[in-house]
Amino acid sequence: MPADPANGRREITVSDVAAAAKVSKATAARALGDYGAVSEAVRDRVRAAAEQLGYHPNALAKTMNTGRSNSIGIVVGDIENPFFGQATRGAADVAKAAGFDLILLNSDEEAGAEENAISVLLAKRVDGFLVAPASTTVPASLHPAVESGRPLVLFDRVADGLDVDTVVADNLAGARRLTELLVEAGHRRIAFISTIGHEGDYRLGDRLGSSSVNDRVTGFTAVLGEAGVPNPEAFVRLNARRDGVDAIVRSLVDEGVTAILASDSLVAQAAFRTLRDLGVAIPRDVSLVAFDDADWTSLSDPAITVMSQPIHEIGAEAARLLVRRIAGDGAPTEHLVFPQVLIERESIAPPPG
Amino acid sequence: MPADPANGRREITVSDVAAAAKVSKATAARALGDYGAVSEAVRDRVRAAAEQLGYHPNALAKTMNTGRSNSIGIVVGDIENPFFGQATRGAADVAKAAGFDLILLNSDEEAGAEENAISVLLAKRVDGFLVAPASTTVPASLHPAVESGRPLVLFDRVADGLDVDTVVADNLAGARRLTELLVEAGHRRIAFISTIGHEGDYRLGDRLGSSSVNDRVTGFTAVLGEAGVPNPEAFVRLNARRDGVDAIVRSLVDEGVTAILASDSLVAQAAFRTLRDLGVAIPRDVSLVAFDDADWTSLSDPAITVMSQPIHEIGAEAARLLVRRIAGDGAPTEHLVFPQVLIERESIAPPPG
DNA sequence: AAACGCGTTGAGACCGGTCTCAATCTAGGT
DNA sequence: ACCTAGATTGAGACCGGTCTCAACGCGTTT
Repeated sequence: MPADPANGRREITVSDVAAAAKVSKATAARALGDYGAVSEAVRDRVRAAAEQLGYHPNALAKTMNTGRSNSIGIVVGDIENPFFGQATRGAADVAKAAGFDLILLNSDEEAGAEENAISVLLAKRVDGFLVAPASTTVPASLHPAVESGRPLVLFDRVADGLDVDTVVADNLAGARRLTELLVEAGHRRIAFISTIGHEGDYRLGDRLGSSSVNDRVTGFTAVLGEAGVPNPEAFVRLNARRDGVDAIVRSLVDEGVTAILASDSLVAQAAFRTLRDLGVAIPRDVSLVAFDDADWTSLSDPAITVMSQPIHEIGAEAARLLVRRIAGDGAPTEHLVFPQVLIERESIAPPPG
Repeated sequence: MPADPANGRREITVSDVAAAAKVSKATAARALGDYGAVSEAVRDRVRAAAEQLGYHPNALAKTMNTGRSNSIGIVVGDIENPFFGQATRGAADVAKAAGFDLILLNSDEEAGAEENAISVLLAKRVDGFLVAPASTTVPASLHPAVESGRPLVLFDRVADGLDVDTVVADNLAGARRLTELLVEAGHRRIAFISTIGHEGDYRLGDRLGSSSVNDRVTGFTAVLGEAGVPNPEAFVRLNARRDGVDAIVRSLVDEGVTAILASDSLVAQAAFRTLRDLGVAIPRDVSLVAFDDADWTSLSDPAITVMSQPIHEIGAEAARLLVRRIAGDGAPTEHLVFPQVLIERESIAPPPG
């Protein structure tokens, strides 16, 4: 006896209800599924029987012949990361309102896991995909998704060579503004730190795995260059996950860097701790700015100046777009870019000396 | 043509592969599904055909006759809340390792939404449920889940009158310890703040909607009572969501309260901000302690003394238990209680004056 | 050489719904 | 009273897998 959750009981099916209501299976299904034409009397009788038997429709069987599962798959780097928590919530609310549920998978920013996630979602026949792609430059793991013909919307980062909708923040402008602030305060030796992985030293023009970080680095080096700082690329420190933010910050301090731009709030947090442990005062000795208005940034001493992103809205808008595509909107691919907003606090000061 | 994602292409099925490999559908299914007996030659031939055609198994069809969906439903209050983010991640990792995926639903701590979520999960035929119940005292929304016969594991809170596994932290002991610390520092006028809803003033013995908060309040009032503080229940402030933490803290300060115990890190955060805005110094004027080692609590000035819970582990253990139940473990119901650990920082001082 | 056993294979039922199509019923038109 | 359009209803195919069961091929036993 399949479809049996290990315990004795069998699930009640349309046939059971039909028998109880003394109508055909087809009629019962119509009454229950609210489609086709059924007389009011019969419909009530069937509904009553269903209620009485404790009938719960099997959405899977429905999916089998409608081809729609009413679920969308969402692949995030790590749901524990507040950024993804917020984006997921935004997406979940929109999805729910449109009658969809979320199947959540973590990629740990790793292509293999991402491909795996896509494959699982494909097998579960989700109606669409919401993905924060692990790699902008090598989006091979996403191919099965686009080939499936089911809509895919990327959020937080774009992917090269994929004609799909994207929803991101304006990281280039945000990075420029943040760097300008530092430069205007008089800084010349400013470092950019990100956990993104990269082979060898960063050189101008290198494409990074995350389009967001890529844009941030681009904005950062551009402003530095315009300010006449030679070799701005030398101040870009990647691979912070592998090398450790702590170690990077320590060497930065040794090298006499006077300001740090953290690519995300987690990096900023680690940097903040290290500077504090080192007895380096923010902003007197070193200025610190970051992306994302994480809660701690307004509570710490000093409070951190940040570039805030409408994270919740990015997730929600991505879901809105996806839902529209699922509904059959064949409009040209969209690339939404949300503005970031600067929140000035107390972590910037002129360089010491 | 059903099962078609709106675009032209039809999905490749076992039958297609069978035809291409010139074997029966049954044999192809065996080769692909890795069950039954198939000669090596045929298996390779079928696999090659599948590969060539781009066959992707339909997990739903499989679920239909095995009765197992390999997905588990998780219902949290709000995935945006770091607590649930962490617990969900813990659960996701365990689930993934066991071959399950997560269907995520937010309940917003509201019974109606919770019931709805359960119903969706029931329809999707999840193999089991992971729920942080919105209400301890009125767990009616969970009944359909237990009646379905599919295993249900509660985490973070228990539910009255439900014989199901639960995984929670030792909130009673944690609250006692935190309160003792305050009492030992000399405080007598200590307030407890929680967002939990409650009709009218709190009276000793009242059951609160969340078992966690209930235990915390119980521990809190008990220690206060043992310290000889009259009417400890008068210091319990609930409904902070409705009334606003800010307003509550202001009136508390007016009333001359010298210490605050925040039931969670979100409340603590709001209280911290209000005290700062009021110019009330922590801990000189008012001491502040809270549950959960949220990241900001170690970064703020002063850093907050907290009672830390193994959140990640709570989620993971709940998932482990659930997976075991799904596998058919019929052992008696388990009620796991994780110890909380105190992290002493700088937010406690003797009361002023 | 007949009988037996085991590994393979194919045919077709089944899971629980949806949907097509034909049969039946009803009411309105003349 | 007779015909017909429209509303209801039932029978059965179908979605894409799994699984039972019978049939088949072939080496080994006696």
